[in-house]
Amino acid sequence: MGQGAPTTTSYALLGLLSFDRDTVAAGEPGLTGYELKQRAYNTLRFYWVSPATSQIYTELGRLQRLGLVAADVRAGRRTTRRYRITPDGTSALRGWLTTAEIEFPVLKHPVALRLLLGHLTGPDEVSRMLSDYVGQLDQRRAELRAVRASLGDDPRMGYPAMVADWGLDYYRDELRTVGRLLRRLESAPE
Amino acid sequence: MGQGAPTTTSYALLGLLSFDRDTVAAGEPGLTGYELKQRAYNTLRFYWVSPATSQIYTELGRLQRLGLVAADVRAGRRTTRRYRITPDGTSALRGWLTTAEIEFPVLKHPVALRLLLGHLTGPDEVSRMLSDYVGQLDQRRAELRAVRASLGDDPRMGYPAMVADWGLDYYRDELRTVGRLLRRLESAPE
DNA sequence: ACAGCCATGTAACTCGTTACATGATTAC
DNA sequence: GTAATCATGTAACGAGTTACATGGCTGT
Repeated sequence: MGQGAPTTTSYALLGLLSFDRDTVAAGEPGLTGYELKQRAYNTLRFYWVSPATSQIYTELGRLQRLGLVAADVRAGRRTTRRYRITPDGTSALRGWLTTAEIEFPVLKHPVALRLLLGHLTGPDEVSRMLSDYVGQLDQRRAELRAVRASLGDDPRMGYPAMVADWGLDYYRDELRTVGRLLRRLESAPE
Repeated sequence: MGQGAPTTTSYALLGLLSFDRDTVAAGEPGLTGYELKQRAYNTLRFYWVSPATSQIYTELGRLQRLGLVAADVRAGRRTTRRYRITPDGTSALRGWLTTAEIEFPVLKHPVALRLLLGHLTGPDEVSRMLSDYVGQLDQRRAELRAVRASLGDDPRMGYPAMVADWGLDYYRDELRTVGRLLRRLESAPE
């Protein structure tokens, strides 16, 4: 990895850097890999992926080689690098957004997979599993609520807020659907 | 691949073979790799993955080496193999279902990712993209409806039917949410 | 002094994909 | 006869992960 063309994840990370275009232009420094990792954790995690730390650094290296990001290197006892998107990076990102094909979302849902195989475990085990899932969903939703709250109504964060609200709707609907499934399992003449 | 321990996808495929336990015990042959691929396309695709054909054969080879499936080899001009789950395979699958940790679902949502970066393209482009997505969602839903209909109310297919209904609810809710987002974009004082 | 966070990177490995290669059988 | 579908497999590659390695800075 790190060779060749950017992937969707590369563009996703580049996109996270694009939110600092203005503040960086006004003289503020960019983000360290560490900080970018945290931003990815707070946003991308809910509807894309949360790349491993090591991958963040690899991707930043690739984007830099391609001229899509630039780094402020601060040599000290320990060298730290702050990355910002370049004008080339912004155009590349815009080009990708407008021309690349948009794939249909992919869901990897271990809970649904286990429900499919319910005939091997029986309704009690399945109910237990779904109840566990409800607990996890509640927690996830609380995490996303906190993220959403941190965005406030800052108009510059309008799109991120929409995405967060989308996610919150999704978790609410999923909880509702799982609740229906649990009731259906109870009343099933198994 | 094909070495070492089964992955979640291995168990998913093994699980698909588990639906034929009874008919196979009654003397019917198992499934070819080709047929298993189709079954995966009709079920797993909607909430797990649709493995490449080449991977199906690789996984079957691994499961066989592990003794979790057995093959009826029919040598002819062309050798064909029909696979069925073994008793060991059934216990391994049950063991996995009851003891392996259940991960939280992962969503890879390119549409949400693009919405996040709407500040780079503007509300018109974002609306166009979301409308495209609505069309794709409609189509996907129609495909899953057909799968659901093919399950009928056969009690042996009760769990697969629940999973399909779950998916249909998800598509319905997603369409609703995207509709709301489209209206929000229209009325936004961007 | 010690914990916890900030910060960076390499190496080995796994999962899964695409590309390639082959050929039989069935329906028109 | 020819197109579509049935059927099987290998090789090369890519994207991302975990494990490993290192060390500074900050608060208690």
